[in-house]
Amino acid sequence: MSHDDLLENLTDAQREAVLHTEGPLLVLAGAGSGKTRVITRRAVHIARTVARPDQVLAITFTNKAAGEMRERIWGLGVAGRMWVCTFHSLCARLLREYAEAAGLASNYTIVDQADRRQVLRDAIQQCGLDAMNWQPRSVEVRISDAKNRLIGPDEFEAQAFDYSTKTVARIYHRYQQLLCEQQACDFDDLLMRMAGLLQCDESVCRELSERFRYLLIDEYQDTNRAQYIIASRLASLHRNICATGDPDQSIYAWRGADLRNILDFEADYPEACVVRLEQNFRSTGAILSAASTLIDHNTQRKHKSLWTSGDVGMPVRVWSCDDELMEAGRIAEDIERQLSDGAEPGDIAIFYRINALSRVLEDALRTRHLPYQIARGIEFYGRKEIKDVLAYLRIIQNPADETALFRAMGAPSRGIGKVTMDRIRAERQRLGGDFDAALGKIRSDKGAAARKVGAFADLLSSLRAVPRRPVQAVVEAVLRESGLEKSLSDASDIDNDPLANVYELVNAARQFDAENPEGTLEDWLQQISLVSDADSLAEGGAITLMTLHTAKGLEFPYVYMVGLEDGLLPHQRAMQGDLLELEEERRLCFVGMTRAMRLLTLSHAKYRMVRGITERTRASRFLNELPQEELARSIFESDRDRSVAHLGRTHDPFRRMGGDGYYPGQRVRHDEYGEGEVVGLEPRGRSLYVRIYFGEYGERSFACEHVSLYVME
DNA sequence: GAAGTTCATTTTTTT
DNA sequence: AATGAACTTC
Repeated sequence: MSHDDLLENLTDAQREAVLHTEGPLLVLAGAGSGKTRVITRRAVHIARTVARPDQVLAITFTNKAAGEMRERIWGLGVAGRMWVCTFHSLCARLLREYAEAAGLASNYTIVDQADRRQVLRDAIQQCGLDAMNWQPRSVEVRISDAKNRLIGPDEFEAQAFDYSTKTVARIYHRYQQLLCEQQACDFDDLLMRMAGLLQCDESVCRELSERFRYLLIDEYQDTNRAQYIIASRLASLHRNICATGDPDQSIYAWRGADLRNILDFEADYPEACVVRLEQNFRSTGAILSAASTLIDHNTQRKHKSLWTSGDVGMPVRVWSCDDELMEAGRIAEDIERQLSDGAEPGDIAIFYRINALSRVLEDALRTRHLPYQIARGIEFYGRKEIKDVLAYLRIIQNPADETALFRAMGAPSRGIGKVTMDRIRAERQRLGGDFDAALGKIRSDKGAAARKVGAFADLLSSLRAVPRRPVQAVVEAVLRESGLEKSLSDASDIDNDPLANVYELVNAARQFDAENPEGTLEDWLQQISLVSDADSLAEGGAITLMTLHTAKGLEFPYVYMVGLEDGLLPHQRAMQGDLLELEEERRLCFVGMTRAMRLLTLSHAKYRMVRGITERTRASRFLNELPQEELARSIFESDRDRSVAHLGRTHDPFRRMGGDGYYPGQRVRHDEYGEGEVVGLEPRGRSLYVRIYFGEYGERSFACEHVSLYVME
């Protein structure tokens, strides 16, 4: 492609951004304004004219975005290797390279959310605190929050004045110590340690800011304090930093993103050039108008208008359904219609606020044999059998990884229990260092436990002897020699097939080997510990289901958004919070709407079952903030049969009694167990249960809120 | 030490 | 509704 071709089909503003090379640049890019095209071409332009590709660092929000950008750049003829990654993968990589300066072992483990929660539990317990009073979940948020603001345990403690904060400081200290002992970092540590390194180590900072002469950072409105420091330190020498983003699409304040980073860019870099992209090339006029009207309701906002020269197109549809089943059904039917009118499955997406809403939609699509994919890469790696295999790989790589060691020891179970594990832990504590010495010590004891530990230690050394690449061979060796493969094949049945999942992992390893001829086990483990939901999405071929957060940065001709109800979107939690939280929900809604190119459908249900309880809902306030006269509203009501069935399930006053409607001795009939007699009512957790004696089935209890019983005369 | 059972909780969004 | 943790029993 010639130089002129790089500038083809660009507006003046876009062209200005592409051609700007020296000095700071801020691109304020509205939704659908061709931002990706601009930053890709700009990167290529730089690589062609002023720098080697490996002197350019582009930071994207997800690995998938990074991969696509890398591909496009490559497609535009840049041969060398440009750095394209996420903040987390950049830090993970640099921390290995500069492990010593960062005070880490270069083979450190990255712990995922579940592991982190467990370590935190241990920390709370070791501080002599009760997990009931010190909920891991909330402590986790406070620690994470501190880390995002670059506040380490010491500083946190220094700033703690009330009892609660002081206690969290103790837990924070302990938690960091536990991570440190096993040479582990959580996600926040990656950022915090890298930022700390760049701040405190002049020579590292100089070296890296020399290396990356040109810096591009996408989604700058969603950077937190740690990321901001990393970016500004890396840009400190050359000041060639290009930030792109859109304050209206800031949706990660809850994890520390600070809008000031983008709003103050011009103050940080007074010489900055600012380019505004406000022409939208993605959506129809109707979609754009609806989205703009909505976002105008945000008070904390610099006014900005998006415009399009395209057609008005079809009106935005707003659907009212009875319940979530009907909502899913209507959407599935409508999708069938669009498909028969020529749409491709890959053109269609369904968004929801919370993952829990996906199930009904999946069912509706599956029963109609419509191909769909769901953005949940994380879930795969969260499966027990997958985590078991990964535990072996982690302990091979990092002999200090306690979580991995004990997990691997117990899967498949080899008769090593809690007592022995406690002894191993104590022994390691006594000897210091990693677990190899501790295992060696225990195996020299007498008795069955020592023999089992010895066998496990032998297994470990045999696995460590396997070359670290190709990765596929390592995974296969683990499966074979650990006995996992055998135990899983025994455990597999019709609707749960862990072995198949494990083979899927082998497959992923093979793919990694093919794509990374030099890649080692360490590299692979790092890569998969940083996968995000969006990364698993394939291009085309299937209808795509995902959360609104995951949808950021994507576009689809047909978009359905479900659950536009107060409490869901805006989420309950945000409605209880301050105005800023509510406005973030509005931006989230805006982000979802602006993903749509041709046809946007928003729906809500009058009743919705969440966590086993059906509740009456209220349509989202955001629906009232749309330009009513431009919408196409439909109200779907069930036919008589459906209505009866529906009422029968939850709302018929004769069938759905409150807890006090049942009394001991009462005769009732249950759909599955037949006739029975109420034994009693009992509160359990937050709900009331009714216990019923069914004769041959014995006693059963059900949540009053959910069970449907016929009261006999 | 392991397997099965009961009980309790779920409070969003994600790297 | 569904999952995981604690408890009990073998």
